[in-house]
Amino acid sequence: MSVTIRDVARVSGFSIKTVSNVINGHPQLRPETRQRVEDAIEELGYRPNLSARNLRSGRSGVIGLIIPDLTTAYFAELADAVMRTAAARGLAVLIEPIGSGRENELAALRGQHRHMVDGVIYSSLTLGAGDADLLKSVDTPLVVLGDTSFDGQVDRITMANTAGARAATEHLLAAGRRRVLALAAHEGDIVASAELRLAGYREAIEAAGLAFDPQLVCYADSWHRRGGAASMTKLLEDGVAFDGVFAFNDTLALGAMRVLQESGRRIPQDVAIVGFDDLDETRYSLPALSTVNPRRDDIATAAVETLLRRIEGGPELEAIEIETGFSLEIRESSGGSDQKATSATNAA
Amino acid sequence: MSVTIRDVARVSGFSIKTVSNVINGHPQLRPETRQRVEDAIEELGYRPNLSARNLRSGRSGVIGLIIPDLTTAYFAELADAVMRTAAARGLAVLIEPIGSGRENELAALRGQHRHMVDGVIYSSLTLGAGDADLLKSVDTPLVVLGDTSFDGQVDRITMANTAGARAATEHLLAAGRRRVLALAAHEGDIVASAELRLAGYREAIEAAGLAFDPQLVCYADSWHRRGGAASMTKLLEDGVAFDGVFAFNDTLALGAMRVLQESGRRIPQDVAIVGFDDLDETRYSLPALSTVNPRRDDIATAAVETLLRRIEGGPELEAIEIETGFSLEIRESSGGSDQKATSATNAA
DNA sequence: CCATCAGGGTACAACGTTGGAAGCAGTCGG
DNA sequence: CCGACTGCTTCCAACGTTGTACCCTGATGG
Repeated sequence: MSVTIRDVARVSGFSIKTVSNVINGHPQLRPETRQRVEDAIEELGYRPNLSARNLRSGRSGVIGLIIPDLTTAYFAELADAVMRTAAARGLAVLIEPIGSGRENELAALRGQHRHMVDGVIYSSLTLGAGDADLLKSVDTPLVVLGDTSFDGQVDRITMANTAGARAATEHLLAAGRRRVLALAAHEGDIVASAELRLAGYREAIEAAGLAFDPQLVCYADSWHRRGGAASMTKLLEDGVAFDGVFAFNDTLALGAMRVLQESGRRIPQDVAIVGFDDLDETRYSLPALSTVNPRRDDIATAAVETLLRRIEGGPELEAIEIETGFSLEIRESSGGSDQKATSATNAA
Repeated sequence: MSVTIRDVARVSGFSIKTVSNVINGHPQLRPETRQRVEDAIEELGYRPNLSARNLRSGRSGVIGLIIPDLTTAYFAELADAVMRTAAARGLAVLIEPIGSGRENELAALRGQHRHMVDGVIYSSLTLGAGDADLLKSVDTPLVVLGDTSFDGQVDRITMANTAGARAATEHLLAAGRRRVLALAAHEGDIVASAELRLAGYREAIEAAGLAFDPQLVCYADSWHRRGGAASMTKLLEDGVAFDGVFAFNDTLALGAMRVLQESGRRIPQDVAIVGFDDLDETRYSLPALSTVNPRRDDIATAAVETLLRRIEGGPELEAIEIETGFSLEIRESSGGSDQKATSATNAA
């Protein structure tokens, strides 16, 4: 067996409780005592047994992160940010990739690892306002990352979808583009972020005194490279004229960019393009993709801190919603050399 | 507090231990008793407290996965595979991304979460044979994923680097290519997989009766898109003639492919290209990239099972090394429509 | 009719930790 | 010189689970 607090007590010559007090930073301890205990801990290489501590305290120091999957760049980068934030607070992260689809998302709420985490950060795509009661019925502290509101009944972190989309579109308009595509809404608008980003796009168009042209709004069934490529292929076939593209996420943008280049169009000379998400990859594409940086680190920080607040505060605490800021990363695909234009908002 | 085994005992009318026996599937129980206990469990929605179980049994049901980072597609997909395998065995996975560099890798071995996992799967890039003693000194059960041997002293899962590379190169040769690039070795060969894949490439070249031409072996400092692009740019500038490329991994291949296309070369007509890793992305690139599929699921399964074996068996158990099989995924970039050619090896 | 036995159940201790209550010096005020 | 107080330290119990040892009941055999 490994070294326990009992061994530390024996070696240091103090009682078990005194050692425990040292570990937990209790105030009333003679410095000398503290020092001798710490020496013994050091000497033995003692580390508290988390299971026992957890059993006693009801805490595990582990939080869960529920995401659709890890192989999508967006979620991998989100997970990375959450893990770094959590690690800074001494928390470990248990990732649960649940696959896509509403059924899987619901099943995850009853997941088998729920009882070994202090709380859960839940990145959902398909849950909507109607599921607020369901989420409230889960007795694990919960923070949702997502763009659908739950009537303020559930802690939620959301990103600046509309403002970010508007800034991206305005940037294209400011560069003289007049026919900017919105790529790509969802049929039926089941995904909230699509709706919000489309709204931001429209705001920018109308604020510039241009007419909102439904022909420039295209659709894709998946927000992946493939969807972006397919949409763009169809647009070119249809002969729609445009000189700018605001893609609702980076992979759509990359897929579209690829098709545009295959068709002989130059980026940004013929078509300027801006994405959304600031995936690592966008820095390495040719040309480097301009994009809205949703500040994943801020999202992760807000999520972890809100979760900790909920864990401390219990279910009675009033739910909060936080919208994080964004910045616009102007790269080659929209004509920038590589400056950064920043515009941030923060609202509770 | 949540529902405990005590509540189940009270409701079902049996003792705590009897309930425990039902949960743990002890044989000597009247079916009726079993049924009534299970009914009570169902009724109360009881779930065993893992911390208590773990404290009692010394097991946590959690394994650690130490990888450089999650944002690299290869590791994200590896993590995904490990998590799926582990989930099928009722294990949760605690991912610890440690950044790159030898120092970080060493630090991870003494990581803070080590005491809350039953064992660790460790994907290392920089550890070498000289570190065998170091690895053995870690008292947590450990399985290494990597291409460097530790003299058979540490459990290790490795992939078919040489055979896979040879198959990829042979495929290009069989399609009539005569000047096939090897992209890209590491300067100084610090990374074992580079060395092994280069050996496989060379085997194929020589087995075909061709001369191994050092001019066709190029170098890159990073196995990322950027490195592939930079290498290819330099090759084109240098005017090196070639009609095929075996890239040591997929991101190198994608970076190189991009530069080739920008230069006006057609893939696969002018240059056929094969990668290594079978990243999800390779299916969506244009053209779809042929690649060596290292069977990540097999690697993950072997890793988890070897780890479980080590956890059960203790440190005395003799270390094993497993080399998983591979298959060659022939896609558009090397002229295939989308067939799959398979060739697998398995050795202990 | 009692000893034996087996199936099926129960009581108790222990895993390592921490909070609460209490103990125990030494110091200070009356 | 006694009692209260202060500043540490110690003992005890408890978190929820499971293994060990034991007990009970009814059936069986001598």
